[in-house]
Amino acid sequence: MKQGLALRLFNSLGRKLQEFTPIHPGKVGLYTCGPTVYNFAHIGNLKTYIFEDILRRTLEYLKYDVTHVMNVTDVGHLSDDADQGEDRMMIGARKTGKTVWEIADFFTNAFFRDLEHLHIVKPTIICKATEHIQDMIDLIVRIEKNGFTYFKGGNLYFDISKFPDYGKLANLNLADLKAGARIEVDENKKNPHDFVLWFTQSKFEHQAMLWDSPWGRGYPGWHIECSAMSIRYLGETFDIHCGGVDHIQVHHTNEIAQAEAATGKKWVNYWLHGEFLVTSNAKMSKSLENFITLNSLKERGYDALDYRYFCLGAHYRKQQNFSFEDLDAARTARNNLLDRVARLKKQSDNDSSEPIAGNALRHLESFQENLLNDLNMPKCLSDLWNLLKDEKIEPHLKLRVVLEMDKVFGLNLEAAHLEDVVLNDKLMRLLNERDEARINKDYTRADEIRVQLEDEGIIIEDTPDGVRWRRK
RNA sequence: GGCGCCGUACCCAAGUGGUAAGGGAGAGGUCUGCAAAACCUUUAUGCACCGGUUCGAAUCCGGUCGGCGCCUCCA
Repeated sequence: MKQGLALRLFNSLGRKLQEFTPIHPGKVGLYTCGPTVYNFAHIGNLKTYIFEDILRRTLEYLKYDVTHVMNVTDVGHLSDDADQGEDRMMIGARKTGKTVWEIADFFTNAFFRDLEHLHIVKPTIICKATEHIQDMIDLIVRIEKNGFTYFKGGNLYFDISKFPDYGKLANLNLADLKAGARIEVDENKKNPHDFVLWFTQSKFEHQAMLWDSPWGRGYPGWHIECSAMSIRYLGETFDIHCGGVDHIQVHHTNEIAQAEAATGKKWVNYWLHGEFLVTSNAKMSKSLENFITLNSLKERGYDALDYRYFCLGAHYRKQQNFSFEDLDAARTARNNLLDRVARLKKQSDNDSSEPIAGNALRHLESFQENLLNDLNMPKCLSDLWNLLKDEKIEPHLKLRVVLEMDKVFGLNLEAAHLEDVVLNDKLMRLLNERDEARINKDYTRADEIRVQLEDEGIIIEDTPDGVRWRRK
């Protein structure tokens, strides 16, 4: 790593680029909001996990020992404002005839399969909300003891008027909040932005998940799980918390209020938020049902990593437009990339341990600079391409730098290789026949065979070193 | 109403004061029997529009127009 480079990240708390300094030298506590498992993740959701993976890989590239915690929200949540609507898990269960637990399990598995296909490094700790109810209750007790709650209509509420810093992440102020509230207000709330810590009064029938608590049998409010589990695994103050931009105003704002009301300490130092994927100028969302899953991309013939490459093409803090045309461009680019790397492999003798210097070093350092500048992946990709196209660099050296960069890209370039397609006897005979035809200058016959082979999925290329073939 | 994001070539997309990265697509070329692949060259005197600041602005300030998100479960 180039001397004097420091990682700079855009902190949503304060809205500016800041140099990253961990609480404990050499170690990072990272919490990333995970999925609510009542449906498949869509590629918009996955964009955020890809961004977080780049962050995780970057931290590890910088030799930090990262403890990465991700929650799985397998408790049902309301589909609407506080006391209305239906539990999302219940809706899922009703549609499929499964229990809520089976639904949670099924979609949790599907989610982590997606992450695997996207080459997203698995979190150090994955924690399910339903397995941490006691942690949540304990935290709520502390919040209550510190005087931030009130109990009304069967539910325990967080009183935001008791927390002067409320809204600091989202640049909100309490006066505006009252004026701006347009949602039909829960009558029990003193302030429209108060939120429930623990429900005992639910208006759904057949609430499937219930636990005993000091406030009665019920279930936790949504926000409390992240506060409780992150504190459990990362301590009362930790380094980085990530999520999608949609979480800034409510979820993360409420998490901060709860956590800091309980501990009296600053909870998180750096907040990072990924912007949305949009399609023809509308966001992709589960409730709008305009969403595309990773599986459906595969059914259309794309590789999960095509989508990963696509996401790398835009900065994580900018909305990115999705279209199949652009995904095609990403796929072509990635295939070209794999091709180049595969050729490099063929050209390099793998015994090089000489130091990276000259142009190779220049490209690598540029990459590092762009990486540390708030994870500028588009620029990093540009460095990768400039490296690949630089003719002054020896193949083996080039390859080493490529693989070095790929520690962060996570495009699995290591696995790139020229495919050796073994032809069966019939095809081999055709190939030989074509060779003969060409020697005899019977090009009509030769071209005929080329078409024939293409129909079999084999592309023929005549090179100065003889004929070469590959799969279509 | 409040809080935010954005408008750069045919498409995607970097660039936050010093004269427009990269990818895809297109065009021309080298090579080839022809292709393919590869390689080379090429494609924005201009960054929504109008003012302003400055020696200098896509970049800063003000305004206009347009697109999007959050404020209700959501990445």
